Amino acid sequence: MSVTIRQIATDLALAVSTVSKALRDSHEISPETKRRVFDYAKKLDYIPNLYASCLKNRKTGNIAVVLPEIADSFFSLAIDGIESVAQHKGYHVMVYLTHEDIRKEESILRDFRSGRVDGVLISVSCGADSNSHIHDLCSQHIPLVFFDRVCEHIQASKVVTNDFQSAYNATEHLINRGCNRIAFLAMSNKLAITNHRQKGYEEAMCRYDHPIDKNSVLNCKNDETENYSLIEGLMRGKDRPDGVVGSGEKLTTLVYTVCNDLNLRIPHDVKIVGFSSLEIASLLNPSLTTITQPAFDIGKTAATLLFNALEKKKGVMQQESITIPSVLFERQSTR
Amino acid sequence: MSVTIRQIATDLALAVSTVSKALRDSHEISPETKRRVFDYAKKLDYIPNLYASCLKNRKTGNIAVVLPEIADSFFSLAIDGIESVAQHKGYHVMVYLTHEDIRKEESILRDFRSGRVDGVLISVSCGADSNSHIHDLCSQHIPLVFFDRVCEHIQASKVVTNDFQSAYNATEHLINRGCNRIAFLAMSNKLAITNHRQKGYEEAMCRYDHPIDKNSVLNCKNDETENYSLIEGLMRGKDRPDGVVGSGEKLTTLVYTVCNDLNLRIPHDVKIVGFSSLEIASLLNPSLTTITQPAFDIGKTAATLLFNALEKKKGVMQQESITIPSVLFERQSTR
DNA sequence: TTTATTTACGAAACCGGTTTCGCTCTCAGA
DNA sequence: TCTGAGAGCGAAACCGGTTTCGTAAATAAA
Repeated sequence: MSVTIRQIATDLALAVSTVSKALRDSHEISPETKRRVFDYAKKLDYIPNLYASCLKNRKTGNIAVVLPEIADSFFSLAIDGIESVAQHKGYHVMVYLTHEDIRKEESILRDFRSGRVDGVLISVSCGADSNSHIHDLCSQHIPLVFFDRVCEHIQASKVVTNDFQSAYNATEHLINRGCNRIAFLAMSNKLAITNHRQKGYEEAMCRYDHPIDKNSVLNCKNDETENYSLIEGLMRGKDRPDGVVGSGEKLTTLVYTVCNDLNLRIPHDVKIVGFSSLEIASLLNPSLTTITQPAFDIGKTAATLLFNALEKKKGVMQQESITIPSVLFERQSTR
Repeated sequence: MSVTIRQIATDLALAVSTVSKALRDSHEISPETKRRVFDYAKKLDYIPNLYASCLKNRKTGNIAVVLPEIADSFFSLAIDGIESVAQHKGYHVMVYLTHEDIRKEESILRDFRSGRVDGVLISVSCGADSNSHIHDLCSQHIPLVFFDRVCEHIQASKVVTNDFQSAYNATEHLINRGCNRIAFLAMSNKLAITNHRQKGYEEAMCRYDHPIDKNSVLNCKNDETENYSLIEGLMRGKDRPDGVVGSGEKLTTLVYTVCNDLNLRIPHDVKIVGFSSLEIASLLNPSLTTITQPAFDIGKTAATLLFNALEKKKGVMQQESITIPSVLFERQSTR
């Protein structure tokens, strides 16, 4: 059995409350008594029971990070950023993966109402028609910050990148490189992030008088195999695009795979630019032009917002929206 | 204020204990009473306070995953595997990054003694001269399972891949491809995993009568820039290797970068094989021959072992050591 | 009919801290 | 000398569940 505060109290012939106060360095306790308690606690290697404190204080020091997947450079870097702030602030990070399954996301958020975590960072999953599960959580006064994949209709702090402008720039870049038929690979059209990127793409196409037909935008799914078929179909069509904007990392690398399999040459036959935080984009064959999201910073910023909210006593969660720009790195795939 | 069990008891004119038992479906309570309690609890949207239960049950349902970094395909896939089992079993995953800093690792493990987590999965950091912090944790009877980077001198369950054999195979593969001067890029030589891989390399070299001199093994550090210089030095030397075995993902991709910068052609000037779980290895320029570790399975297996230990009442943690083999995928970098 | 057992529930202890409140004693100011 | 403030500490309530134990009534066994 581990040593408790009562043990110390008994051994030192003090009251439990005195020991508690001494350990918390209360002004009510004399230096002499504090020293005795500290020394004895140290000697016994006293470790306070975390859950007793939690129960009383209603604070756990845990935060949750809820995201679609982790084997993705953006999300793993975001966690890296989140963890760095958390560790510095003395918070603990719980990771939950939804794998784009809205049911999982719901059950994960529902569990948070038990008080397991003090706050939540979330990048929502694709299949969300309803946001009620997020609303429910907010109504429990559990601070929540969105990052990257946000819900636009929910009032909460949000940290995103400049999706519209980045997609615009990427599309413009392809146009400047001589592309005429540019395709946009969209992740779930239920995601705000996808819509913004698509809008940026469309705006650029429009601006440069490039036509957009119903084949210009490829709505991808949450299944790698299915997406392969979709992209393969696109690249096999007789009006095959000569430029592709990938709105997600997986989609972008998939285009590479399809092109390899179809013996299409990048950038000769088709130029490719994709949203990605892949550090080794420059090592790809050919090196990939990326819209590199500040993944680490997004995570770090979102976490900082959350901690600010948590540490604000009268927690009237103010809603900040922060945008951290992405950077277009031109490489061989659009040369 | 959230609704408590006492609230329900008062409203239904029952004892607190009766409500508690009813909610836990105890046989002591009549079906009729249970129904009343269930219905009313549902109506009030009763959510049990997690920390009150934790305090009593001495179980939190949380496990910790401690690892050097997360922006690495092996580790992110391992977490993926861990999380999948955890979610299925109803456990919650806390992630801690050490960034190869032994001090951080120590303070992280020390915190676990507060009971924040029921068990620990760990892939140790490089700079460990001492294992006392891990011993300390084990002596608190907190189940611990090593994965990938294990401590050999500590008795605990371990899940690894066949590091020796994989390195042997990789080296043999290079030899079969005609390499004569094969270099081995070692991560910290304080890691068992590095030593095993190096031994496998040496065994193969020895077996095929290839000399190993003091320049054959490059001991890398924990700093990207420094490693770049080290590898650059290696590749600039007049006895430049014609084959390289990278014992870590970051080291392997770094060789690519160095070769690019020095205009060395892969595989013509130097052939490269590396330990990696990178899914896009085949998209690199040239595609990378990998020793692909079963990262997801390693995580999954380690988590399963941990949960078995946690669910065994009389937890005499039996020490299983499981080895899941890696697979050599031959690609262009060693063609 | 008497005794033993089961059923259904309540009172209270318990987990291990935190916090409130009250008491005693000392010392300064009047 | 009397009053008031403050220092130092203890008793007990409290956080919100869980569990033990006791008891009354109902049922079964003798």
